[in-house]
Amino acid sequence: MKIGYACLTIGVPQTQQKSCIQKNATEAHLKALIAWNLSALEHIIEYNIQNQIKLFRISSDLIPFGSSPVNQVPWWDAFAEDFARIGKKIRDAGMRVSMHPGQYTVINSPREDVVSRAKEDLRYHTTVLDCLGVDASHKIVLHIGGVYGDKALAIKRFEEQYLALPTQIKRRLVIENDDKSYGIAEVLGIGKRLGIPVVFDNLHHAILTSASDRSEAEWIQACRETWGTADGVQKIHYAQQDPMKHPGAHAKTIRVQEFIDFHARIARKDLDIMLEVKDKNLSAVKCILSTTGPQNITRLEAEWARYKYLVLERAHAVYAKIRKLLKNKQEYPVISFYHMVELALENEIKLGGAINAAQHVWGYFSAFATEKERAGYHQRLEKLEQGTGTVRALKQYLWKLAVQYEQTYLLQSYYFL
DNA sequence: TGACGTCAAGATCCG
DNA sequence: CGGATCTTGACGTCA
Repeated sequence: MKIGYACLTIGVPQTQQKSCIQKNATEAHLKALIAWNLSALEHIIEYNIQNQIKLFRISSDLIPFGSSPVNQVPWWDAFAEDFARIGKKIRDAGMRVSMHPGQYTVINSPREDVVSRAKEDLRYHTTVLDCLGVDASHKIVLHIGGVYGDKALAIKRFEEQYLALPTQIKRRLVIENDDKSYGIAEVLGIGKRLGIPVVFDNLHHAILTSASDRSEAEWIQACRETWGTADGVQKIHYAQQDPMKHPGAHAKTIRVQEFIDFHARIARKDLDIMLEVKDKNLSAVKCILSTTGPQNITRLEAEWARYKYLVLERAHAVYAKIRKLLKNKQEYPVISFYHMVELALENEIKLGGAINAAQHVWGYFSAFATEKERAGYHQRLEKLEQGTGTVRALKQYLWKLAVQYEQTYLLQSYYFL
């Protein structure tokens, strides 16, 4: 089972994607952006390898205006070496990558211009994966599209447009249920008729439940039959609801116990799970460590190193509890650990906690900081205490020092995010 | 015509 | 002038 995340990372240096608006999309600028984004992708892939993350969705923004006539750069040719090098790293690591054109790529529209742009977009996504030299198990995920007042007709248009696509595209295409129009029963029907693998999305399904009493596990089992040998193992999307937001909004982080329960309900373990969640790679690491059986506790200690000041500033009691939890080096209390971190992060930052955490972080510099830096730190700390400064300003100052003095322990801390 | 979702670019404000 | 914060862009569908 591979567990992964979508498009971008949190807290990993040199992985930021860049873009531009249409009026600034000159050839030179586009080339520079593409070079930058490929380099960012390579850093993401390397991060994934280091963290044993073997599933990743590549951002559609990799090539700005990749499917638009605005971009005339022959990027597949000009950057062939970069693609090949990155692709080799992906293959050598046994990583599975995918892409997801999103809600604005619609091949069943009655509007011809919309459809032709959608086809261009699919072609673009296909070219990216082809350039990487990855096989047909590296997929492009698509929704069915709109309804236009006549669902049967809209489905018929989807099927016709799909069949007319080049084989090169079809071999990578998979379809997913959405939360507005096409439930899993309908998508599965289309997938079976046309031989398209179906991705089950649990949160979309929870919002748009079909007229059926089948359980999640049963739907997943049913979707499984649509995945052939060349398609690789079945893939699903997993998301949790943000309790504070409208239905369908992705949670900030994957709540570990809820995920474990879901994981236990799935009959088969030979499937891949793409997480859709705000904290991206953080939840991917969490879910991987939580489901791969006992490991050396150093993995948890490394996680704790990243989370600890974040926990400290929000909940000192939880901080103390986690320290105690990780004392016994023979055990691997992964679920308790993440559960406690989640509890802590539900709290607001209070003044005392913010000051306490900042003082801990300052401890990395206090021995050798210059007088000026000392004054800078104390000034921001006092302003925070008096209510005229912000936690953000104080943290930012500490971050600057961490970068300047190359404090790697701090540089990888989630405290600064 | 605006909401929807997503992210960074671009624009503007502030000290 | 730099950094913080607000607005726009790019896409298609639907009310």
